Amino acid sequence: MSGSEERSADAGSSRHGLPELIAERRAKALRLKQTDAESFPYAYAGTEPIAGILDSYAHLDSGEETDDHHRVAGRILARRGAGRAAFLDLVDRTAKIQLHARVDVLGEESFERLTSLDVGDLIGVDGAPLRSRRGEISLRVDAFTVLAKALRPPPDKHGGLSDVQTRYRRRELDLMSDEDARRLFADRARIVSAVRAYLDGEGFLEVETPVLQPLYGGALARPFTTHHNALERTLYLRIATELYLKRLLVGGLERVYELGKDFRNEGVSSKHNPEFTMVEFYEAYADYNDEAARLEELVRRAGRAIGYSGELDLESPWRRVSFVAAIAEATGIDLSSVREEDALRQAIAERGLQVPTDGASWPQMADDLLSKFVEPTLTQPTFVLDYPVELSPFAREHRSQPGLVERWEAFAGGMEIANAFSELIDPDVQRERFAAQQRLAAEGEEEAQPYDELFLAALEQGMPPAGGVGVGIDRLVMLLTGRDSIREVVLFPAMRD
RNA sequence: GCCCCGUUAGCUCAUCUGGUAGAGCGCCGGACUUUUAAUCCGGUGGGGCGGGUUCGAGUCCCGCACGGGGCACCA
Repeated sequence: MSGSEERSADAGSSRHGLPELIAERRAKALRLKQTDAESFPYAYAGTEPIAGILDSYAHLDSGEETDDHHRVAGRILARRGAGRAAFLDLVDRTAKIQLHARVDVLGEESFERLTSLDVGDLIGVDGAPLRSRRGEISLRVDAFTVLAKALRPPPDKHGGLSDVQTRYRRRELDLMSDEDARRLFADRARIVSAVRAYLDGEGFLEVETPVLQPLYGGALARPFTTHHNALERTLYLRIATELYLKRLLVGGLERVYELGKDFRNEGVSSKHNPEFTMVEFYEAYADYNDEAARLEELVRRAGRAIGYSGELDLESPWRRVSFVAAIAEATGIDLSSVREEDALRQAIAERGLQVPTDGASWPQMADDLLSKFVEPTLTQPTFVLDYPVELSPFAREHRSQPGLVERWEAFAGGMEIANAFSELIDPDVQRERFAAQQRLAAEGEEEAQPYDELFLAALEQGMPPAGGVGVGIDRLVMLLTGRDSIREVVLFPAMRD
């Protein structure tokens, strides 16, 4: 990217284009190095957050000054000259404060050095709090140190950046020019922290399992493939953590979770990034009903952590609807009485529903009906329960309804945010499910689940009955912060080169 | 992979039918000791890339790149 900028720089013959701006700023930096030995230090100790100063001096009356001493550091956002005095806005990670520079305080030389700084430069300031005649808490600059020079101009000081391409590719510019962007990623951190705090508090052990896996598994998705040179073997970036975490239950850890990146080699969209953050948690002696209660509590706490006040009702028990009933409601098709592939194909055709039926299997069509006609309508948090077995190779058969498994997916804001099972623990049934997946793979299904003998061996050691959940963190953040694109909540989303 | 839309100055945006491309902010110089989108005076900067049509292309046509939205795929 910088390459093309350099090229256009060479071609340009302008006197005040970007290359000239950079050259001017570079010359200023050089001048500072030569004339001010204190500039560009390796560290700058003793600073305090700007927000704290604003709070502490909120009581000052307009025009009231102090002789207190405070040290802050940050980036210059704006500069307003007034001859023998000047005002600068300084921003740190907590807040913005106005600096009041006066030649009678700083002396000619120092004042000149300060006012010749550029918007975007980083400085440290020793100053005395005051409230200006116009009523703004400010800092009288008694001394300052130039900490770093910005060679490139910052985004527009009022409008900021609105070009989404630049915002995603150069997130640092987005962050430095937009307080909301900074707040969003602080909120994301609080949500992740709340998730961990909840699980830690319930006795779950945070673990780390392999990202590079000899066999991928635990979800139906295409993997990224890579190669280990010394081992001379193919490895896959994980698509899920499920199988390793269940082996830990066999080992007796009983309650475990992992929060980290999964990778799926599939399309990019406003709800899909090729690498995304997932938390999976598993607990022995629990079923999918117990896990539904856990998810409700987890989301409730995440919402509280950022003071959520949107449209979603996070406090009451969420709505629960069965897979079959949800589809019947939305399409009028009762899957429990349309069990045959041809019959379902005909029912879809009769109602003129736009889902592909040519060569599609019963479970594929059923899944399509859910994602096309049900999922987009699920705005308030909702559990859809009890899926066809063919869609869920790791879920345990339903205790009372043949052909179904004990699985739910949680939806909110029209998208899936979590998926859970009463875990399949019977090694022989699991082996049959793998065999069924193998048959699908033989028919050309690219997302079929490969056999995992080590996982089967673990189940043969005896796995306790258990419930497990996977929650998409990025989507949870979208939901709680009201963003409609995953790229907004991922710092550096996947983009073309 | 397919369809639609977009790409003009460092940033945000204009530019009717093809006829020398404008503004605000920024930047450079000057004035100003309480400004806060500071103000005032002067100056400065540009058509994504590659072809084509035309006397003449930011504008019309073709291709490419990147982005946005939708579809397909997918959680």
